[in-house]
Amino acid sequence: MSADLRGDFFDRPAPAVARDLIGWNLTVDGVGGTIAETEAYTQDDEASHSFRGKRMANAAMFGVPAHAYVYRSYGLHICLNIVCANAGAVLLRALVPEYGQAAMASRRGTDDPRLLCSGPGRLGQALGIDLTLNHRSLHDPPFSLRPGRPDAPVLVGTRIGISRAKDRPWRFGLSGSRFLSKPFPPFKP
DNA sequence: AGCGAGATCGTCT
DNA sequence: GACGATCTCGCTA
Repeated sequence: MSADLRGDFFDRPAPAVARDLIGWNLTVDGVGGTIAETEAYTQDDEASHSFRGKRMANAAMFGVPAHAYVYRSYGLHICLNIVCANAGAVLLRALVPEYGQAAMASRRGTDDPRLLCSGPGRLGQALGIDLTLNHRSLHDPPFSLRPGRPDAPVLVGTRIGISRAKDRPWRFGLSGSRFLSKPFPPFKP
């Protein structure tokens, strides 16, 4: 895949990128695995950090697509996003732990594979994400981001842990994976 | 299994 | 002064 095609992939609305990112492979300094769960946030989205405009902490969301937006959640957890078009971003919520499991276990303080990087805060800790990675390109070290199977079956649901715009179906998951942060409820009519 | 509280801090009201 | 794109632990059942 050429460099300009990779750039175009992230220069699209966040929901489309979040959907297509399922099954891709992400590592930070060689630690990571297959992306199993994502959520999309857009600028005209009350739940998005970019909704109220550009601030010091969220400036990365208004920057270059395919770069990292890293923020501190609830004062203690570190969460990793990938910037998309129009001040949107994809929150990485869960990985299949495949590479550097010993490093993940050490950082997380547990050997249970389900507790290594299932959940945005756990993922950030397992991969050693910190605020110095904010604004860094996902195409450059320490990151490595590569496409996975294009036909990976994808679950769709509403986003988790937010109080506004709860109805938007912008949560995506790798179908059948046991590494989702929470199950995808069956669609209710 | 499910609920409730505490940790912890920058941003906003 | 309150509130999060969260996680963990302790309690109840």
